[in-house]
Amino acid sequence: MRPTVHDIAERAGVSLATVDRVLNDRPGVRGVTRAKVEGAIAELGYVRDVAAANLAKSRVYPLAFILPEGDNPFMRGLEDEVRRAGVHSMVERTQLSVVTVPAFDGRALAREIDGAIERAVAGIAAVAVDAPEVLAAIGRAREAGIPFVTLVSDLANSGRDHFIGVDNIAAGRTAGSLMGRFLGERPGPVAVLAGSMRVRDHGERLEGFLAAMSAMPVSRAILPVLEGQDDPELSFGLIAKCLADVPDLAGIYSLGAGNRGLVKALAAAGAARNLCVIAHEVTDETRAALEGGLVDAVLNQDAGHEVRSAIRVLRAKADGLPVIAAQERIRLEIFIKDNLPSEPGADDTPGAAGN
Amino acid sequence: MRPTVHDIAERAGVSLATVDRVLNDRPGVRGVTRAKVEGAIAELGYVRDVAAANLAKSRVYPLAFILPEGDNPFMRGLEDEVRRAGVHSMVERTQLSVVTVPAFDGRALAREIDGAIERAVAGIAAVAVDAPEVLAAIGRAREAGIPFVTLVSDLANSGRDHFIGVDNIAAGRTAGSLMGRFLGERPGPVAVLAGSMRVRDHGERLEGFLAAMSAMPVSRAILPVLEGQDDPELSFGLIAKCLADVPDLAGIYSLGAGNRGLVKALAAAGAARNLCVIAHEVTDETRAALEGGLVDAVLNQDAGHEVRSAIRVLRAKADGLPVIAAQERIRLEIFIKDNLPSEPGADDTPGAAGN
DNA sequence: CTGTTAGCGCATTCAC
DNA sequence: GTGAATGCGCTAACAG
Repeated sequence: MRPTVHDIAERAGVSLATVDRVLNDRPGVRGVTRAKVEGAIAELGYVRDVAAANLAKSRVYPLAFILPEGDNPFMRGLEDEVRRAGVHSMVERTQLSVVTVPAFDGRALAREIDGAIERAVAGIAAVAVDAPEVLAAIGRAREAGIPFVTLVSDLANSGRDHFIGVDNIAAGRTAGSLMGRFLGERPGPVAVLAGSMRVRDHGERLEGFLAAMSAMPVSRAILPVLEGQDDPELSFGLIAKCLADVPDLAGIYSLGAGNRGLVKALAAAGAARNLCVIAHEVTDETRAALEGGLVDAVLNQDAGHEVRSAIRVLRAKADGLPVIAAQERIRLEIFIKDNLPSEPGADDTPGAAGN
Repeated sequence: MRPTVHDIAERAGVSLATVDRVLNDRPGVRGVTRAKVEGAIAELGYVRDVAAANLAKSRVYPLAFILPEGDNPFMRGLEDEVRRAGVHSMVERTQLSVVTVPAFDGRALAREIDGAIERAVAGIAAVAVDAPEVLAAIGRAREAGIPFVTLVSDLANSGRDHFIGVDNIAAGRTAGSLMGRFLGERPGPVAVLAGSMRVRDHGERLEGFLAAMSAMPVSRAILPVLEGQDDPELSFGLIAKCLADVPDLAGIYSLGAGNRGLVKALAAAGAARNLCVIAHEVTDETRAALEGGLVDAVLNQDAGHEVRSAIRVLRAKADGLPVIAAQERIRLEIFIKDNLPSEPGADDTPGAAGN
């Protein structure tokens, strides 16, 4: 049997309450007493039973997720994952709420952050927009002692506690590397479809992509970036025009969320245009395109992992516990037709302890 | 506040004990009473607090992991992950033990399985070897009511409760697909290095690989499979000879654990031989080879995920709970130089619930 | 068949 | 400063 607070109390010759004070380093313990208790803790190799502790606390942690609204499938997937996590969340004494705000709207995001602060949540996770209002709001959250994590798109200089998402520069490099290898000696320029260069993650992906492409043995022209605002119509138009204008186009890298328009344009062009296409995020559209051969590879960040990581990090911060960085790193997944997981399907489900 | 057993008891007009009996469907409850309780449970939308339940049970689950011994880096990594999980295991009231047996030795494995049965463990996870003794031993475990999962390599007809590992046919297909695309029009045959065709996973990978290669637009010769018994020396010799004998060799698929020998041979051959090389499992060697450009892609199954999944499944079976299949699916990861995670690094850490 | 009682390991009043 | 008592949500004897 592993040691409990009782064992410590006995061994140190004090009461439970005192042991508890030392464990949670609360005031009201003499130095000598504290030392005795700490000695006992060390000798017995005590580790707190988190489950029991939480049970006793019966504290509940309301966490707020703020996501961009609209039909961006990845974001909707993230939202689904939050709700899914919500089902199991009571087990972990967390209470998840999701609010959506207009995409790319710094002011709206800031407003929601303030709203969450108002509601005295125990933590906030948000997809950051690069705007001064957001920086200020995050600052207010921090002043209020509310842990804040950025999700998917970071805002490093905001003082957020943690960023949960992939290394987007590496993601771009990976895309460039795969594109280069898949194309081989085949000639022709490559097009890049982005949402908006005003979002960090898109900019970083582009940066990595360009670096990897230029490091390839075969040098290749990269056409000016097409900004589709992650809008299906707009993206469709841009890609369709590009396909028409550039007959020898060899490949397309879609680094944003404009995949519905992209796929539509590709389908319209037909199989005659044998392009190498790489996109981001596994969604219904990209999955179908991958299976249908319209897209060659999809880079993905697992929304489920991200949500659960956000919850863990937020709870850890709320409890003043350390975050195991290695454990919270979100991997960049590569999918091709052959390793695509069959269903939407969830993933690990640590709750208390974890996969 | 979410409903508790007390609420159910009150609502159904019965005592806690009766509620508990219904919840854990134990005998000794009249049909009518049971119905009343179940009604209350449904109306209240009750969900059991697993943490509290485990606390009350204070039952401990000794789980046995049986792994092949030797210097197979992947297996040693698996072992590390079990030990790592062991640290957090007390939290989950599981007690992990690892024993190693000679690789490919069915009799030894069977003996250890019997040993675990003897020790009355609550569950067994083992890397299956395809031998009649093993089948029989698994049968005895099942008769003893001990849950059994196969790890990494399956034995579907054994009656094991669950298989935890990747779809190896899909893995082979993925390798073939990548190999085909990376090589493009480039001529030359491809070699395959396996451990032994007597192991299921190796056989399945080969099958998938051949299928994918033959589906490629460019048809390409596949040399007879080299069986290196996952032994560094032997593998080195086979690959070195192959490199010498086949001057126009275009690629190598290493589907087993003979990567140390493979890499050594590749290094010896020098950069002059510009081959496309695809291997399995991220280990120190394959990681270095990937970074050094000797290997182009590495397919991986996350040992940490597998171990945690095994623990979850075994515990669920031990408690007679259902297993959420989708959640326990192990993904096949693709790594190239650009998306290789920086460090060994763990992963999710569900304990109770999950990443 | 059903109810009472006593913990599991910990946190938290409220006295001393 | 320190200790005793109570309860979190659930399970498990042991009585009826």
